[in-house]
Amino acid sequence: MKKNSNFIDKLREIELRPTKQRVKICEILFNREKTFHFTINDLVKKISDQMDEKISLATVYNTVHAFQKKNYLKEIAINSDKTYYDTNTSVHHHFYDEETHELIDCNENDIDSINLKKNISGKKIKSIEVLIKVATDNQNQN
Amino acid sequence: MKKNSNFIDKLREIELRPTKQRVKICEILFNREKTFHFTINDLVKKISDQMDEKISLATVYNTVHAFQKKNYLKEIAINSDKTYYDTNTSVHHHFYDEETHELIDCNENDIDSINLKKNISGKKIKSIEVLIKVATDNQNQN
DNA sequence: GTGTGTGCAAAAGGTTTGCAAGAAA
DNA sequence: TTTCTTGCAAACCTTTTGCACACAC
Repeated sequence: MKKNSNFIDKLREIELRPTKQRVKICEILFNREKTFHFTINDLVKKISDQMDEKISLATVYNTVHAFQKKNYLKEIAINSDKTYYDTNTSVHHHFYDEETHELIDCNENDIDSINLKKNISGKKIKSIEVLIKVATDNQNQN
Repeated sequence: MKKNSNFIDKLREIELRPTKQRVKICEILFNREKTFHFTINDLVKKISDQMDEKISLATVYNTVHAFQKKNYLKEIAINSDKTYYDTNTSVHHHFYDEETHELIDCNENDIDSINLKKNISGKKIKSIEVLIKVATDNQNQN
């Protein structure tokens, strides 16, 4: 469990002013054992659960985008109407439950590293993401 | 090059009434050599390029969703504000150019098959998708 | 004080919905 | 004639934007 002062230091480190709102959002995102997969809406709900005053929606978006730019959060590729973020910024892959819309980390030992033999000329690889969609065993695929 | 009558048959096969609009959309989507990666907006533009009368936006959405349900189109997982579709419904992977927002098929010989050692209990794997994000060689990653 | 960050409300952009009119079976 | 499909406009939802005020340094 990190203390708030750690988040203040961390925010200074990544050159973001440690405002009350940003520190609170850090607490919610990073004061946890497991990594956190979330949408903006999830985060807003957590904030209103844990806080008396609320944080403006625009500020939540601003903060998440700022954290993403500083590599403090990672956006995950899913075909969903909402954007999903992950507090784990390292290279790793995901299961996506199509029924519960839940994301689950794929243990790096459970998948062989992706071996790409040919790249597109003149382009540099920015990331390789694997998404494993799952659903209940006895369900039809659409 | 398929003829329209083929599309009429194909639509009947997948239990969709071969309406004028659906046949036209089939022509645009499937009368091509390479597979087609597109957003609804791309498709609407192609339609207005090739047609005098237009097809209502709601109908385009309806048709694309119907085709997707019948496994005649596939949705691709990307973190974009728009939904991307692919006329190639087989298992294959993609490059995504972050600058041009273009999708390119990854040749199946250019990537080793994904070997998943452990699945989530009680769940069935519906699909495994790999997305390789690329950008110009000398660009910063954000 | 200067430059950043926040909050609000409005707007934007993609997608969905309800319903009446039209076409296919 | 019954059922499915289309088209339109309104609604919806997520995300972005502009601007005044407040806060961090």
